[in-house]
Amino acid sequence: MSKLQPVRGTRDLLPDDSRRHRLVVETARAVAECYGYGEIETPIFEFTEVFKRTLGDTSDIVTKEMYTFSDRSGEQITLRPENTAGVARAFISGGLGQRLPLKFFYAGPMFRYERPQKGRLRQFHQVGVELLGVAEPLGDIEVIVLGAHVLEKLGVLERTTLELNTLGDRESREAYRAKLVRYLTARQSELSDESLARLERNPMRILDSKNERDRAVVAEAPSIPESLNEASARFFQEVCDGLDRLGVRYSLNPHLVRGLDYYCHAAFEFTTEALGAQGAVLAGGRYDGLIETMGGPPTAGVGWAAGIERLSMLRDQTPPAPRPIALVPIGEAGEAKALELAHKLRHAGYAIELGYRGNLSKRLKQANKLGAAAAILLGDDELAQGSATLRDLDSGAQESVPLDALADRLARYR
RNA sequence: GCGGGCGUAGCUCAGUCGGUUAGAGCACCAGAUUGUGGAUCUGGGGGUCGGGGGUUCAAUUCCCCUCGCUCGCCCCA
Repeated sequence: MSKLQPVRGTRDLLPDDSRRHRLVVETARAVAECYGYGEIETPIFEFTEVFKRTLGDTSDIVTKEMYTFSDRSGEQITLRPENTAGVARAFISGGLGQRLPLKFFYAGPMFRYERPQKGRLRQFHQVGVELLGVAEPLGDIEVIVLGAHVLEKLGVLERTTLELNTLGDRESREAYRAKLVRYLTARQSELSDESLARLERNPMRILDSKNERDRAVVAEAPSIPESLNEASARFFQEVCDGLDRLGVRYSLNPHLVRGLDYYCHAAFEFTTEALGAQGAVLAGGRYDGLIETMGGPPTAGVGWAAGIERLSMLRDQTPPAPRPIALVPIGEAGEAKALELAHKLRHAGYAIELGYRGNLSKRLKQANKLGAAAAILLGDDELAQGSATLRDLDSGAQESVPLDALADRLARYR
């Protein structure tokens, strides 16, 4: 690496990219607020333990994807690979259990040491929501509907499919898991090497393997829905009914799973064909066991996270840059006056571009490139009458405006 | 972490079956136009041909390594 380049899997967000990102974040935040979710910002790094405990020692994220280091006092620190653990930690350390239910929205960078690909970076960004303290199906419904609402506002809902499944409660889940392991063990000679490894540490994940051989085995495997106990089946039915009533379309996918142990009941994923291998755009589920696992009081939780880069890629237009007003001095006197005038107009809330250098022709040319909506010409002629020439750069129309009336006259360019 | 494809100007890409000063379009800068932008014309700047090593009289071109991008696996947002 001789040329100075960004670290693999990281990107600079130039203003155009930044606006695309911001639109995603602002849209999600605004929708979340309609449901009463307030923004939470947890630190970008936590003690490594926080993620080890929540994600489980066997997950890929923990075993090979974390950015972990020891700081100067020897603490083991990890750059957050996801935000749910941080929120749960904040819940516990802040003693927030008194005020349930709690509804949080978050946005920010996450870090995973993965092989970069389209829609997969080492520093990437997510928005997400967490609903704590609601054990009812209404919680699952609200969170899924909120996700669909965000996608709809972004204009990408019709480019995604909502895949839905349930893992059942703990009892159903454990029973199913045991049944599945028994079945797969009996047919392990037919499984891929990867799935063989998963059979040990994370058997449920074999259900969503892309490998053809695995799929053949999985097709005949016992399915989750038929292994649910009565309470779990009823719970899931209520979630489905709620979505039906609100017209949220979904397709049941009994092979959709979450790898982590604390997940239960609803598991869902909005996926798209448009992004190649990285099809999941917004995904989540219920994690009633999580906070307890971390040493907090038993607390229900449901939530999702969405990839900002992926959402941004699904949208095709870039939000336009704001159009400034160019202030164009002509001659020395104009130059001196322009500095003050720019100051005044900016304080009045206008985006003013001072051209810094060049003659009139140059500066207009530059104003044009910046997409300026109008230009204020300030030369000896204008100064003599205490006015400025206001030129509309779209129509070319010009008018003389007294300097003290300028701020008002510019209102239509705001 | 594994496998495939690709790295030539800021961008999109030609080109070299190994051979003198590596090209185009767009973008950029300047001039035509010292109080009027977008168009046009003229001129100009810009490349360690991703980096390192090897083969050769000679490498941007062939070989190896490496870095990066990309597609798939894996993982997931």
